[in-house]
Amino acid sequence: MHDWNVSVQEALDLQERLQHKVILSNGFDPARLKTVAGIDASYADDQALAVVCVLSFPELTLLEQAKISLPNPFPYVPGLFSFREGPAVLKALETLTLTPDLLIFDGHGYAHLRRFGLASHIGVYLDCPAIGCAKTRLVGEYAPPGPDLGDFSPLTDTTSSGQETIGAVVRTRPGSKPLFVSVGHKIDLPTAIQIILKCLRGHRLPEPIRLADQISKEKYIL
DNA sequence: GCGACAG
DNA sequence: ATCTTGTCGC
Repeated sequence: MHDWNVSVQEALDLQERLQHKVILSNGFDPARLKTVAGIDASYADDQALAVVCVLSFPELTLLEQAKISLPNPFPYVPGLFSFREGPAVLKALETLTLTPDLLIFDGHGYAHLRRFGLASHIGVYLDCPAIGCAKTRLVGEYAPPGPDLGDFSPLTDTTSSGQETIGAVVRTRPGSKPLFVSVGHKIDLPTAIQIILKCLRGHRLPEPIRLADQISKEKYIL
């Protein structure tokens, strides 16, 4: 679709050109969701290590996992995260036997400076439904969500045309910091929130992400 | 000019 | 993300 070995300026141009391809409505039937994939990565010695965990839904049983590394990742630049993590993630997804119905990323989707975070970029690139799940804020303002599991408040951002809801700040676990959920691609925000809540197993992070996060930190490639 | 800034 | 000891708060 496009080259990933780009300069900072080229990366910015790509985001500007592709951001309009993001679809914020459901491109699938939530009732027929059978498999979800949690995606995360770690970095060490100039190597990016991407991990993909495919789980059944709503049972959340691990069905398959992919773990692959790639050298010389793009540097970390706030707003251009997909160019750092994207290449390794795509390579890991290629080795998958199963084709997950939905991708869940450790990072933002629509809640991005140019509305094109990691989840949106990969979602559009593969034309697959995707959700962004970040542990901290990149852009936008919000009021702390209620204290109970499932409570959430809107994440808004000011644009030339006024205020816009770009995501939701969700209480995924009482007493813990909230999670920043945003649309990646082919899904609407309410549905994304519902699915994330159904992926919780008593932790702050949804099970697919928690698993991928854990495995990516176990520096060992099979 | 001075902060803020996914992982 | 990664590097890292003790320590403040619930």
